[in-house]
Amino acid sequence: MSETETQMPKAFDPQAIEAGWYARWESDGLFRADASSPKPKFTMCFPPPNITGELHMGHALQTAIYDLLARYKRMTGHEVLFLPGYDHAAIATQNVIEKQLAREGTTKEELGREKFDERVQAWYEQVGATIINQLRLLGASMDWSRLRFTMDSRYVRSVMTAFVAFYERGWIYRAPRIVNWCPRDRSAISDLEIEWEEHHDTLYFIRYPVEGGGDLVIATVRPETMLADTGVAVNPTDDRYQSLVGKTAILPLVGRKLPIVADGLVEKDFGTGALKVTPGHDPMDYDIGQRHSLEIINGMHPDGSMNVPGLPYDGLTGLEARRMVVEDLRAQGLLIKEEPYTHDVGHCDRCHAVIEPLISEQWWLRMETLRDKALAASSLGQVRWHPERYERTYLDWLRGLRDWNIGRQLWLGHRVPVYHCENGHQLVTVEPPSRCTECGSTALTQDPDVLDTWFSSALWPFATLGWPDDTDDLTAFYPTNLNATAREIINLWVSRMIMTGLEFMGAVPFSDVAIHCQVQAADGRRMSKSLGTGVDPRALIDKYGTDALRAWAASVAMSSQDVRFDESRVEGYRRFSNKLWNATRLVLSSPGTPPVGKPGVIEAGEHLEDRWILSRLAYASSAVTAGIESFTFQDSIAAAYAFAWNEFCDWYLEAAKERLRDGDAAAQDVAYFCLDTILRLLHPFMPFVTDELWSRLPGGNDYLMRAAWPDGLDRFIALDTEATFALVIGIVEEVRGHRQAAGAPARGGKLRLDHSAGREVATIAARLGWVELDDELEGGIPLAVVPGWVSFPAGSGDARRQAELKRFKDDLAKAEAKLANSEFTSKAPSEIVSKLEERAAELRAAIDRLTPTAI
RNA sequence: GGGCGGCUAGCUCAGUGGGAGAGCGCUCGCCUCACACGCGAGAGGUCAUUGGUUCAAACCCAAUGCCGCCCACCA
Repeated sequence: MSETETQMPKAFDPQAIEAGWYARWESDGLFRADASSPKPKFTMCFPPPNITGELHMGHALQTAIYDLLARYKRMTGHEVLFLPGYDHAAIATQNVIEKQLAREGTTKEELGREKFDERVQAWYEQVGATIINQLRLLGASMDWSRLRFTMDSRYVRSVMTAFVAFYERGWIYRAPRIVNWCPRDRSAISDLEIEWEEHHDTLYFIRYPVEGGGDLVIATVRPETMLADTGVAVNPTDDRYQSLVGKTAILPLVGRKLPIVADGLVEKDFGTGALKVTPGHDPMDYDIGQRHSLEIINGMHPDGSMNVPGLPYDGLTGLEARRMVVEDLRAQGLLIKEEPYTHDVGHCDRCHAVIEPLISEQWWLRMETLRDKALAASSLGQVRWHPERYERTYLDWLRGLRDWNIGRQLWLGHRVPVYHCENGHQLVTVEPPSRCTECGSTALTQDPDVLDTWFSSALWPFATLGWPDDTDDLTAFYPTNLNATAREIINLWVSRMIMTGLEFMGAVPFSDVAIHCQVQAADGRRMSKSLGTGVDPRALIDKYGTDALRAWAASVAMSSQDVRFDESRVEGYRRFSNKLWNATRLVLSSPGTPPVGKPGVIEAGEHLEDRWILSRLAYASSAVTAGIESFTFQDSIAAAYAFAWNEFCDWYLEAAKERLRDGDAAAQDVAYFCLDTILRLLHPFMPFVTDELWSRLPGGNDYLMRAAWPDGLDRFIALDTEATFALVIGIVEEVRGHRQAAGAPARGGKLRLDHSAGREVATIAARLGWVELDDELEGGIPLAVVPGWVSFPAGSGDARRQAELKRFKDDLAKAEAKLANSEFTSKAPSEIVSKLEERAAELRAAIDRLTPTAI
């Protein structure tokens, strides 16, 4: 036993090595990108994690994907920039702080703006540090010297520059429109920030009298909004109401006169076919109101309470007002009926309050040019999507794109760089102006609105590299190569980066978009903290190590379907780490001077198992590479795992064990070469254990991240050798099977093989099957794969042979039936037919060997 | 309402036209001097349903049924 091997504990302990490796990688500058490097560049700007401070499965998946590519690209000779950062996440952070304040029994208003800002700063510092530590824990090889935060002064300047640039193009304007209003945040939010939830409400049928006699009945789930009604609409083709169009209805409880108009948006089949029109509080009503010049009444305050001066409902909450309105209508006999009604209601995705559509003056960004450039880039194939089908999701959304409400009425975020002087002039500038350029006034006030967080996120791939300055980083690293993310933010984020990248940089921000799966809880529900279904990746890392978590993540991330979390699969990769560890121990225990790493000059040599494993290694290597290149990482993991465990450990090391024990140089060559190569292939997926083991191999190894990716192994491919070794496997498995079925002891017994099997096959098979070769053996249980017989000193029965025979006969019957079918033989490709013929012949031979008369 | 994805072994998932796979779990035998986080041998599946295309279908087409997601201004 060599010294090196005795230094290695029997079991692998991830905790013992991971932190040390990360610190070494970082302090030796392995993550640092050099903008002046002559190597081809590979750039990824990591999506700013949401600043809630909680690491979740999404981060683990995303980080695994990004980091495996970073490491792979370094190994294939690229200068890699993997840029980290985090995001101010205005509305989310404001909500977190407000909740903290609520727990302390206070509010941001009581605290005041300045103190609130201090709280926010403290939060950012604390959470920013947490996020960074978590990314380190995951082994992310990020260039920390380039860490970016969306509230850094440089980044803020990028945001302001973009705003001004859009403004100068004439694309930013301010206008009143109907928006999604969150009454709790007291801010507008975008369509994409709404979560729809099913509500069980009541549909109320209300009679509206018509001037000059008669009436009509409308149906609504929100009777309180009738207080702001300014019209009634029916479908122009609805015979029931033809005579009423042009007349005037009288709004109950209020007495307002409501023009009755005809509009195609009204569904004849819904309710009564008559629609109360509330242009101030419903997007569809707003459209109808615009077409028919109906008055717009804002019936709600920013906190969602009723704004109906002079009416008894003024100041009530929406629900209170609804109850009272319904009571009053009932008292007046105007409530015709009530029906249970199920529909979807929008909630704020951050604070969960029910969204109120209302009219509000907001900042808007025109999207036409941005959208058209993105569509053009797409038709030129400048962005590749993985899986491809998500490109359609993106294009469908783009085509239906409307102007973007970029303003938010929050305390937190990038302030809109619009300033007004006391004389009413408006200035839009990147740097805050000291005086009005029109009149020289120094009495300037800044617009109170902040920007949608996604406005700044949209600039991420170039703002992080220094834009608008013409920096070395921007020149060297833009456009970047990848964005990997969850599909829920394709429209919120990915699409907007593509649009701004094309507009400001003239090129798409990344060449590839990878959409990874969502990890569900084991029972299929969403993983969520509030449901208690979340799984903390840190707990998994504690139990199984980062490598296991990452390997699992890579194995599921790009599978087409969302995946239910299955802890046993993570555990499986920890066992795999342990297997690699022990395989290394075995190889290192081989005595003598081991060959100093000389990948590329190794030769296959005379031994069957050596030639076989090198051929399999060549296959595994190309499979791993192909999986990474095609964003099907699950294929890479599967190929590496199967090779390392089921071929290298289970067969090669078992076959070559004695030679290794004897210090056989050829066996050492091959074993070290395979080990070296598989550690390289696995490094992107399992960086810690691979570097740990690789560093223990002879040859004064540096770091795997700086080692070359395996290539040029095709010369080892030897299909005839693989076929021969398949005989070894077949014989050994039959011997073991018979031993077990006969209840024979674990070792011992005799094996006679026909000379056609070959001496080397016989020797290896006998050793692995724990039997002795005996050319004189008489009788015994016949083998199927080759002419041969095995017998054991104790135990009896040939149940396995019987079962095998039956299986072969069934298979042969099927094959013969097929071959007897002239449709098949005439129409199927000839190679299929001859393959089946060969198989039938093999089955016949095997059946012959197993049949008693042949013994 | 529109679109997308899924339905394969007890569980979680691979498998895109010619002999049904993996991991975990289960049964049985093994502490064989790398590994019990292990080794070996097994059991277990009318590949959701129905119809179609084809010499041949888990795989292609159509419909249906569940499950999930995205998009959408029917109150």
